[in-house]
Amino acid sequence: MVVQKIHEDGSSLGEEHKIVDRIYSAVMQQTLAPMTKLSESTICESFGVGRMKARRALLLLASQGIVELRSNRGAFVASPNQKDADEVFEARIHIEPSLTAQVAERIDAQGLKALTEHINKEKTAHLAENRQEIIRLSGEFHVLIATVSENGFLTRTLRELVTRTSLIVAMFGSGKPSCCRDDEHEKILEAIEARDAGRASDLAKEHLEHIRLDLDFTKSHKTEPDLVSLLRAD
Amino acid sequence: MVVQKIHEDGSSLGEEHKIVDRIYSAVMQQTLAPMTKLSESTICESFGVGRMKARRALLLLASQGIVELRSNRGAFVASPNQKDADEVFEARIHIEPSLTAQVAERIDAQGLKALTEHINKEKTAHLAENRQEIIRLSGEFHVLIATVSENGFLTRTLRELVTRTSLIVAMFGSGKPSCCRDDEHEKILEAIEARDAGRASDLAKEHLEHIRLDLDFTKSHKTEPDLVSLLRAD
DNA sequence: CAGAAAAAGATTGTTAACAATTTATGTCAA
DNA sequence: TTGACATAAATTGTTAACAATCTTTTTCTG
Repeated sequence: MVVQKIHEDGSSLGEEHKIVDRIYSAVMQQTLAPMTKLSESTICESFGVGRMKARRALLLLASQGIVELRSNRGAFVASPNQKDADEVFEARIHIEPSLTAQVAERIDAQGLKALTEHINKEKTAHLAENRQEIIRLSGEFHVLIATVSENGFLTRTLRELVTRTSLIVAMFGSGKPSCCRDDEHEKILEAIEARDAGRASDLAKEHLEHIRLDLDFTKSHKTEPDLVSLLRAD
Repeated sequence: MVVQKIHEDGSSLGEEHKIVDRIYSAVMQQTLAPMTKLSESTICESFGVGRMKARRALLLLASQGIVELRSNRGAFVASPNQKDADEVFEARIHIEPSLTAQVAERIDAQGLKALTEHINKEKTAHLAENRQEIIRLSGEFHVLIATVSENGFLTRTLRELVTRTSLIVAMFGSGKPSCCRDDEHEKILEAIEARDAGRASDLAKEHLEHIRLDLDFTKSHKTEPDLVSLLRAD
């Protein structure tokens, strides 16, 4: 009897997406700093894949602005400048308040449960003072809003924006943990629970502006390239 | 004497982007229909590149939802379904009215000139009854709004949304040319010229809703659905 | 003739070797 | 010691060959 490997969906790109997601997560929880070099051999060894798949993963990451490819030099974690930061926050302020309002209007019990559980996780992480987890969950809250809206395109867009925001905070964050005040997330959830679209929208916008105000573009860039061993597969 | 090829910027991906842009344009002016197969050899011959670059271009197109990759079967121009269409229009209605309002507030003389010239091109194409040009320019107007806002991220996002919209219209368009009424574009431009952000936003939203209403999801897909491949057990 | 099975052909996926370029190392002179 | 220069090593870019899978054609059987 021959056991045949089945692709549940006809689409290719199985392992590449795992690599991309892993690097996404690492950037989101700031274990991968801007400008860190991601050599092909590193990816190959870390994930146990051939060079081809490593290159495809890096190309995908580059197409999403998470990684920068330089000719004959390799791939580096992106290091956004102030203009990049302005664009990202401008885009988020165009999208997220409106999206949050829509979620407040249309969310169902299942979506509310998902958001509530997420907020609880954030609280737990805060109590445990688990910084990486706090940062990761804080970003993922915004992606979860899009997920709950059941719009695949916006979910993907927001994942990209949030990841880039993580890089921006790594570059220009003022250090104060105020950017992670989860009570703002909680208040947004309360507005959604109350089906108050206007308030949810306003709170979302204010929240983004608070994050934006915590940035400091005056001082020179933080550049401390870290090791990539954290990426190593389970 | 040796002439050395210089890369003006350090980023790789020179020719791949040309291929991607060409296919983008072809989809936008509906020269490339949904479900059309894009074999590697076709790309190689059409653009005079090696298989590697063809594959990279197809991967980039797939990461943007313009092309669908199927394992061992190749790349096909995407064929959005109704859910995809809903997501795209939902996203556009979240983004474009807000973006158009911002443009109305902040546009400068140079931006106004660009928009005005574009509208003139649209009028010329209409008088010449050049259908492909009409369709292409009609879509590009929306991208131009983002370009004028000088937000690279949103420009890229809108280019993707507009291209997908073109595929959606190819699949579900009711055939009537009302979707191409450029007078709506002209009215949006007038609102922008008048610095009337509220009206510009409303007109942009109405315009998108008009396009949306011209779709007909009841009849079967225009492009003959390949039932054989749909029934194939995976 | 219809349908299924088998063979041939074409296309995609992967690997490995090679070429081109960059980066690191070593040598030598001032 | 420092700096320039040459060499060696390492990394990326490309090509070609091979393997695996799918598609088409042919052949065979009922």
